[in-house]
Amino acid sequence: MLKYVPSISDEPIHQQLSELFREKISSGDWKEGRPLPSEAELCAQHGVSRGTVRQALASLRSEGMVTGGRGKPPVVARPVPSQSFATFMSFSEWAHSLGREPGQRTVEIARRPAGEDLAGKMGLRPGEPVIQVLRLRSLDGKPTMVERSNFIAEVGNALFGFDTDSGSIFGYLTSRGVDLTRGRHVIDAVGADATDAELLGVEPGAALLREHRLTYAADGRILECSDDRYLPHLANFVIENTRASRAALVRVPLVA
Amino acid sequence: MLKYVPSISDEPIHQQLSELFREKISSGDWKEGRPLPSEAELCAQHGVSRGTVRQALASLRSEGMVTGGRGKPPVVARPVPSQSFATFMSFSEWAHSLGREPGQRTVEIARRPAGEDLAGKMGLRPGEPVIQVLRLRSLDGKPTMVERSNFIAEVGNALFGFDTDSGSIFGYLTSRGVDLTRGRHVIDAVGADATDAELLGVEPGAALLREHRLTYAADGRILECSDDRYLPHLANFVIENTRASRAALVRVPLVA
DNA sequence: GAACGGCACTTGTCCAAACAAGTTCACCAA
DNA sequence: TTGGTGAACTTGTTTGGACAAGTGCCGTTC
Repeated sequence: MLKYVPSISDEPIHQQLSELFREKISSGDWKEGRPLPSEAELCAQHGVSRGTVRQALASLRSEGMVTGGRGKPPVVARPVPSQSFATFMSFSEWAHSLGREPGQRTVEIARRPAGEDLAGKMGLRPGEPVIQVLRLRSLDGKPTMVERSNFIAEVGNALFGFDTDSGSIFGYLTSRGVDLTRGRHVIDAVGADATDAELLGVEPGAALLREHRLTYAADGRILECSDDRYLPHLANFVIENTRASRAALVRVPLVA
Repeated sequence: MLKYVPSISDEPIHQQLSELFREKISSGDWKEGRPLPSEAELCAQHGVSRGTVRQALASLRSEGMVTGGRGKPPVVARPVPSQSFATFMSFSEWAHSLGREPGQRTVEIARRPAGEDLAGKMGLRPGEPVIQVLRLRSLDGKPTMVERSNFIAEVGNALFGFDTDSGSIFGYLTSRGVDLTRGRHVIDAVGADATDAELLGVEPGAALLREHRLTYAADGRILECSDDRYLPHLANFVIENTRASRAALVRVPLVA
């Protein structure tokens, strides 16, 4: 009965519905393996046509949260691992979505000319200035990840007016109207260097899980390039894969 | 003009269309960044209604191959990284899809009672037998990955009649009618143990990229549990992420 | 030349209807 | 009791129509 008022939100109905359904599943209101209400019932409950309900369900289906076939009622597949853009891009958002407390200690923030390597990755000319931020991130006070971010000057300059110890850079930039729209994440493993080792409290050379990220604006420009190194016993990445749906994740080889 | 005959296939039209569109993109007929024909044109070309065309496009959209907005014509996004089930589940399939030559050397194949740890992961009673296979996998002759697979007895027994040095276990099992339908992959980092170090030719403790996999049958039973360790400079994992589409990949915390 | 307004076109959203194809279940007959 | 038949219901597919909202372009006006 909640959110049955003609919806203050101006989002399209099918989107509101799919969010509602997602909640019902993750809250356990609709249990895994159990069939969910028939399309006709959902139509009646929300006062919309069948097309709209199907549009909402299609969204869940494409994520694998719901399966079903002709004649058979749709059933909740599994509480699917899937994360929104913000949750996946921002350590703080991620922590909050888990009910954990994110923490950060800024080790360094600096403006430097980009080295050849970095410039190549970010599509800059060598020597163009970038803003580098080095932070130690924690979950519930426990050191978890070393974050090395490089921002292009236009974006990074705004950071000097921001207390990087206070929270999410992603959130701050978004609130300032920076339009981060796409991320490309490369996941591999790396041995801890001296800095990593000291910050995370491990031996130099210890295996760390690295997420190398490029963040793009809507127009395709690269805004950020980061190198996050996780303690592998504190966080890792999970993906599910079925014969029916292609996985967005890809395993790539590195040398020709 | 190909496949314009009323379609011998009994697949639904929207599915045929989305396959056709996928081909047009991967063949370069529709080029990256270029707008594709308007919905009205596509309707006329294929003699179907707009709803059907939109249904076909929605499929590409959900994979990120196509973007677009109100008023704007839909444009071909980047050739999206996405892999079929077989390519992601099988090292051999993966290598072939890249035009590389997969190799394997079987170090050990054995039947053992499952330890408490493994039994828990696979949903077996401790002591139930599992078939363990330890192989060194290579790309174009270069050692790349150490593969430790554990199969439940029912599936694994078939392997004693298979030359595990000859190629893909996944392919062999599929051809025997074993219905692998779902995989759950956990990605983290781990230091090389003595075996890894010797096989891959690195120092013990060197950082390796680990893919821990559970493979499920259609009925939900766990058929296989594997631990694959890659040289991080030879292979890694990539995922893309946009504000519009949720990522199937998830970053998970490990301790409460 | 630059700014503005309006028109044609395109996609997004929503509805209504009809049929096909599969599932479930009650009922009846052997 | 068992087996089969069929009706009722469910989801999948496809069509058609209508309106809203955004883009791009052309021509007018300043």
